[in-house]
Amino acid sequence: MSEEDQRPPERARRLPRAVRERQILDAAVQVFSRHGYHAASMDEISDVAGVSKPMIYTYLGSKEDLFGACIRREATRLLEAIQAGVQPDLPPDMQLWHGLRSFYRFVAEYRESWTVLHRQALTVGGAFAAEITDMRARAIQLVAALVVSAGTRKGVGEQAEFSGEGLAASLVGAAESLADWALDHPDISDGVLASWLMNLVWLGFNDLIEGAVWKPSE
Amino acid sequence: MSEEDQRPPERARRLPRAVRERQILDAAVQVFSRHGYHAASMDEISDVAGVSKPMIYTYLGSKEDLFGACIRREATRLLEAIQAGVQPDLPPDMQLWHGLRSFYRFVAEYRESWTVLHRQALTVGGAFAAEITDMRARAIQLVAALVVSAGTRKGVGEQAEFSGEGLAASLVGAAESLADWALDHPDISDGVLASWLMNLVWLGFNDLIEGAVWKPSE
Amino acid sequence: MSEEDQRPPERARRLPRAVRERQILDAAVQVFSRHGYHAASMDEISDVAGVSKPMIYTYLGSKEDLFGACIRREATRLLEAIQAGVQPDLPPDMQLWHGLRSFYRFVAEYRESWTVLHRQALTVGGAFAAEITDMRARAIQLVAALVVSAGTRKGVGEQAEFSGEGLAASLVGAAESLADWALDHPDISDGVLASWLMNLVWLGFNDLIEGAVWKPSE
Amino acid sequence: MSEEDQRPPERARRLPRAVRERQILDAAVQVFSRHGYHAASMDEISDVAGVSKPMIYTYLGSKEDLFGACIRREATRLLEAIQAGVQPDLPPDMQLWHGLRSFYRFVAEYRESWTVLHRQALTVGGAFAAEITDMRARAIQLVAALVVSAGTRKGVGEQAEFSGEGLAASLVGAAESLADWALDHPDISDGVLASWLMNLVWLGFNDLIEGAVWKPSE
DNA sequence: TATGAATGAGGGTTCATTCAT
DNA sequence: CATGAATGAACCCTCATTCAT
Repeated sequence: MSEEDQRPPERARRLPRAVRERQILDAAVQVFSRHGYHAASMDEISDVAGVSKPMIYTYLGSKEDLFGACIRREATRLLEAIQAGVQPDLPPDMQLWHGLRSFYRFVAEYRESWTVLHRQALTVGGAFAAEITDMRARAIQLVAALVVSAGTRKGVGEQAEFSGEGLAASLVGAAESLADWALDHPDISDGVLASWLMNLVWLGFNDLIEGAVWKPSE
Repeated sequence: MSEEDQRPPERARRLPRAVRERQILDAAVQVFSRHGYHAASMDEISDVAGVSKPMIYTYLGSKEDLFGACIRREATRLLEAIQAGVQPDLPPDMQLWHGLRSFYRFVAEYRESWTVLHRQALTVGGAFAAEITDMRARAIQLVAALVVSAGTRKGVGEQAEFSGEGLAASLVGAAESLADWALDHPDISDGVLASWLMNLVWLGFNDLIEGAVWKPSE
Repeated sequence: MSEEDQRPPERARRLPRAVRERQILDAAVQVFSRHGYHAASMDEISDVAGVSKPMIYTYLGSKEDLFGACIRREATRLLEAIQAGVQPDLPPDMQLWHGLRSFYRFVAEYRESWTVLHRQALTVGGAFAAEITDMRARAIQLVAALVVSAGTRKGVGEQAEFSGEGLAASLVGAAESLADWALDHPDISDGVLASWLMNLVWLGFNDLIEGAVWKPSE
Repeated sequence: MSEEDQRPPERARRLPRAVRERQILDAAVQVFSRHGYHAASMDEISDVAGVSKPMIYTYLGSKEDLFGACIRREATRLLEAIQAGVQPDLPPDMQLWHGLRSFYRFVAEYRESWTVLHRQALTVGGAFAAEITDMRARAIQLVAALVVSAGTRKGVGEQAEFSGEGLAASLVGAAESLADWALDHPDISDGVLASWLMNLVWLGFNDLIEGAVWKPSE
């Protein structure tokens, strides 16, 4: 309103396209994570982004396109965050632990990204579910390949007592579920969360009952 | 559908309220599981139920009420199915295994119930998420109380390396994730699924790598 | 507004479907004829029909469907009106004259029907243009088949100086164009309009210049 | 496009205003003829013209202004083309025939011009319809004045059997309709088309049935 | 001069919900 | 009891038009 604002912060005008796209994606992730795909409205996204609706359509396409762009950006961020935390020259358990720490750090820092990816992406159906499933598969392979491959030792392979694919799905589910739980307990650090999970999947209840405890070796 | 209809079943009239409600809930679960809460339409539900829309509103209330009724009925079914499978006089690992078997049997038999509970219930937000979370908590306590309590031995309690609540969340997540995976692999029996999960959470990767394998003892 | 209206005429409620469909089609023809397909809005149509928009979609489908229904209804009306006027046991020229009279009577009485059919139907493109073209073809065959077939006498067939199809297209165009002109001259009776056209297409300029004049022989 | 561009033709800059206006009008005629007034978008026009949208508004004004400019330019072209073909020192029928040939030659060569004028101009409503009607009137007077005036011989004037204005409207309609038909039959030459029409409007069905045929005398 | 960036306004369509019969 | 008929409200999307560079 006032004519003497040095820089009009109300709504910065005439920004380059890349900046606007980022603004829009940020807003979209926020709104999608709050309401889910169907309940989210383009109006709210445009409001949050500080941009008119036509800009969204011009830059990012339809609602579905926009959602896809969100999913892809956040998935890439997550994978990169995990990859950045893994150190290939450590023993398997420590690699797994570091990967998990990175994962929980990401979830804590980017709650909305995680919510969109984990909870909302599957509700759209069709192409997105497949995309997300793919990324889950890549995530598990990235983090747990070493463990699973170590587990399939000595020609045991797939059998009634053991299945790499099944264990992988279970491990990922456990990690995700703990991440959701951690969203309601922000005081638990990522290192502790990762340790808990290690005690479950590395030692197992049997060892825990016996009094054994897993700790990071370093 | 009923076995003794004498009169033309075009649209049975004057049915007792309880029967009508069951028809409607069955249809709602089916439709909600297919499309999710938001994408499901009351029109489709009334079509599938073979009942006019005003009846749904008269008997079950608003769309949200209807969804809540579905969730509660299916959750009760699930919990009862699991409870029916547990045998309290077995050792802890066998109790866990039997509980898991019951769970996977239920998921295989009532896919739609499981889908509604696991995937669709969380996308509505607000009251339902809490309700579902509650039921998850009760489920984990039901199945894993023995294990967790056994794990919290010797006054260790909650600490960095160990947390009953956190482990419980992880275990439930693992079981659920494997259930989802099993939906795409209907040839895997519930006993095998339960065994896989036992090998993960009872023995842990460390023992698996060492060559140990968990098997049902009975 | 007043509470004592014997019959509420503001918006009759709870009418049977067939009645509503007619109301809607009437309104749609009126609005489409005024603004054309693209400039017409479903809002205005629903206002004119005294019906909410969802009713239109429930009963007649999309805007394009609605337009199609208008076109088909009006075209049927027009064809029936013309057919009703033709008397097969008259000589060819009198048959043509009677058909033309019916045509001009219809156009005068149902201006909007004619406008929709003639001017607006071609602007939608695709399927409708073909449909309209078909109806034009049937109309010309209905009215002028006798004349054209009489014209293609003595094995002349299609050649440089003469073509049944081309003449038909020209005749229809002449009749249509005169109909448009007549819309702005409502004082000219259908009999006169038909006579003018007969003098053009039956006698031709050459005879007219020579002083010949065509008159209905009755 | 221009034959002597030295510099890269990506998007020629600093062109004189007249050239730009021609580019824009060419594009507009093309797009309007394809989609009609309402369905045509300024975006597509600017794309086809290779010019940014603000230029269009600067040079030609609003969409309606632009359409008006198209209509006027193309109508002028058409009238000039017909005028160029008429030779005032021939007998009336030959004058008419030559005028028609010019008309059909123009339609064949400038399909888009013809489409815009004939089909799309009337759908906008209001001022344009009047403008187009005016031009039609001038066209008919230009081509058929001789005939009509010859027809209104011997003080007969306007009467039930005969009307200069009505015949003119009919003749123009016949010529236009045949032009539309010819768009789908490009193998028919303009001379043949003109002859067909002459056989209809000069001789009439009566003479045709009698075996008479009109041929260009020259 | 020429344009990328930006939007107000409106259109088609659907859906949860409720009367009136 | 049971339902066909009806709608307010909202949502996704597009387009003519203009500003600021």
